[in-house]
Amino acid sequence: MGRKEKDKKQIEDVRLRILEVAKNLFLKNGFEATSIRKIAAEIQLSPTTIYLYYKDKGEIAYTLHKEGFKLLGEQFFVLQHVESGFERLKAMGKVYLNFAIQNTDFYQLMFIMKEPIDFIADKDSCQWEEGEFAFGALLQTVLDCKAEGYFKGLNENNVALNVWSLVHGLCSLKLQGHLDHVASAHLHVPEDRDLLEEAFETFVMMLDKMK
Amino acid sequence: MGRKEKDKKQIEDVRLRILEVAKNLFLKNGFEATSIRKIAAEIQLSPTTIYLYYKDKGEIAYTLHKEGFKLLGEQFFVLQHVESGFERLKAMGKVYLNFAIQNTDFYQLMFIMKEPIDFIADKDSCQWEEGEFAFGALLQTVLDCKAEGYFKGLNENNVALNVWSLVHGLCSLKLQGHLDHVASAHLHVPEDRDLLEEAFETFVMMLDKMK
DNA sequence: TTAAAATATTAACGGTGTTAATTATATTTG
DNA sequence: CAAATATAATTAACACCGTTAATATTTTAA
Repeated sequence: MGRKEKDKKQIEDVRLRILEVAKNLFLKNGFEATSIRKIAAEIQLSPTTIYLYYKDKGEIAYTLHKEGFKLLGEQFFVLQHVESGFERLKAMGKVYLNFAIQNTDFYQLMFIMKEPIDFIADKDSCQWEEGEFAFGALLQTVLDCKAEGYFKGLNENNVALNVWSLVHGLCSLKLQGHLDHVASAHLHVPEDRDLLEEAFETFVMMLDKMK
Repeated sequence: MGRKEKDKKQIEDVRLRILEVAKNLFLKNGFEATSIRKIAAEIQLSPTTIYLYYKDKGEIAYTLHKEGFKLLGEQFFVLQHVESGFERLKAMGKVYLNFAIQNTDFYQLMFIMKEPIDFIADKDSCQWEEGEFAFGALLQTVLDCKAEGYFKGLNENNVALNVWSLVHGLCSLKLQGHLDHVASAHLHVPEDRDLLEEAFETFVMMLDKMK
């Protein structure tokens, strides 16, 4: 009995080990360059064994995807203690930018790669708390801003979507190299991420006038 | 002599035919699903022959990438006749959204996929007019808005970057499925692209107050 | 101890981008 | 015109990829 449970645990450990190795390889080499075969080799397992633990590569990606959302969610969570809605909104933007820059591969997986709809569709029990939380927190913050007199006459959903789109747009353009590209031609490009922060601060200045 | 030139032209035609087939396959099945082999099969050519005309798959992608920018650039070009800077800015945003929705694969190639830096780096003669033009037009429009009294005290580069980031963020989130995903949970999702246009109109309302 | 279930492996399918070596086809030169 | 050369296209091959089916091994239950 005791031994049985111990083995069960070791079996579950394999599942986690696969994910861990997948994550490391992925964070080191990117998602495209991380193959089932390489994961298996690293863990000294046959490639096909992976399929006993994960349906396919997409499921591994999706599991990591969820992990990323949990990570970002935690960073958002601590901001709930910021009383002022507007201050919180600013902080959320900066946290988001920071997260994207410092976890480029996670960000890629979470927001840039196409959603693996197969798994998203399997949200029977409304699984997917992590992602929802992040946007929910943003929405609530926008509502708090409205209570503080901001965004009068504007729909809160649209405002939240605007904020998200703007920071995501900045991150996405930066991470995919488009910013360095166009920017280097027209804008004199400052320190890597300062460009993003500076742009966001301009946005904040605009929001600030929306009182 | 005459025949020689004719043959040269036929050779050049192969080059164009490859690109045409690549584009069709790509627009039909997406970039990932479009392989050198499939292109070659469609054109009744050996796969390796492709490599006599294009260095690798990336070069084909880059050529199409440029074509997409030319397409978008043309749509921007006609807007130069809109006198009011602010009206032009609004129009540019809508054109951009429209372009992304109606040419999803081109948009993917142009703005979502990673830049093929190998080719970008080869812009010795500052090749890359197409892309530069688009951002240049935006920047000029922002400057015109400033002349009309908008965006006082804000850096024009940052404002332009903000506008671009916002519309790109909307398109990117939409095309990659993230919007349907989160939106369907929090926002009651309207007609596909109306969600984007509605969000953009909210942004415009915000900009409008920036006078 | 033996039957059944869980775990892991090998072999294989059909695909990918790309390179090297080889053949066929034009073009130029002797 | 014929031979030599350059160009164009091909076949064969390499080293990968995700994934499935059939098989072997190990662990659990009766």
